[in-house]
Amino acid sequence: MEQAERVGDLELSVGYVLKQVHAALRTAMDEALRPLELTVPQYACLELLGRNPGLSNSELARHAFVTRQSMNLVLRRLQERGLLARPEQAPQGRALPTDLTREGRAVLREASVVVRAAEKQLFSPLSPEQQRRLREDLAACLPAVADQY
Amino acid sequence: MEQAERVGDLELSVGYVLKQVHAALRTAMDEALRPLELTVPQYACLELLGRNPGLSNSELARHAFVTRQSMNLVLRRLQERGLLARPEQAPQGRALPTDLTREGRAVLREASVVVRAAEKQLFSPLSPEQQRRLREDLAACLPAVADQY
DNA sequence: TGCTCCATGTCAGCATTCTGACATAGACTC
DNA sequence: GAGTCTATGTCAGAATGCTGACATGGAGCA
Repeated sequence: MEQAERVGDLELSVGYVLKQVHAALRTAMDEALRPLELTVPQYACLELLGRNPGLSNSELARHAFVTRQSMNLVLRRLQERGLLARPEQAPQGRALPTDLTREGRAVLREASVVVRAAEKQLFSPLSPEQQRRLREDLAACLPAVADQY
Repeated sequence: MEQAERVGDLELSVGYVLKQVHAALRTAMDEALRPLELTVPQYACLELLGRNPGLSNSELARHAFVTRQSMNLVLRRLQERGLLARPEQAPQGRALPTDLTREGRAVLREASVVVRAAEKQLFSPLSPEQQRRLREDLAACLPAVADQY
């Protein structure tokens, strides 16, 4: 059984384990958000806007680690659902400042709760100190972010 | 600048940073594999088969952390490219044991080199000890895997 | 003023990913 | 033998992700 489920020494690779944990987190979030009919990318978008009203499509994409093309479609769907609003004309330049609607904020409140619970559970085997260290180690791999601390 | 690029206290969330590092790793792998006209999922598949010949579609999916439906399409594409082969009939039950072709093994050899380099670079800010610890902390969040160590 | 550059938004096409669904092989039980 | 259960492979549809491409606003420079 264990032999059949092992994939050689891949488990010794940080990248492989990272992918595995990420997939687990993603799955947990998917399941938590499903009752709200929200996908993870949609939730991420709402969360970012909840914290930073007025972000543009491109800014949202950068903070969600996807391309602006991908984010454009996510925004469109959310806008159709009335969870966020964008002006038809850019107030300056080309950027369209995006804001949550009242309904969007309400949905975000619920989503945040379940997502935090899912995240908390996934990392629960680690002590608060271990979690902090894990976060720091991960952040250290990101030069741009590391410079901000 | 720093203010405009911050997204509140999201950077304090392990989940957020995990997603960020994962995205960075994914991007680095994408770029490394592009000259070989391989996508990350395709590479993952080749790597798994290189280490464990004869895995079925479902087994590959499990080890790649995707659904068997997703893996089916990846396998189909790779098979069309002649990089792997599957019997038309299942020798027993329904599982189709999959194997790399000679060309598949050749492509995998090249791919492995560039992927390892990309991975090594991403985690290079961490010492070997830190990398080991990072891997262990991440693995600890996966109950099933943790039990195997 | 015209040109260049950068950033933005959007469209298009392909790959991947998921869920839902269906069919089938084989083991097990009555 | 029939029914149940589990695992497998595959199809279908929607969402997301990427790259490539195009159009546009605005800043900067000669």
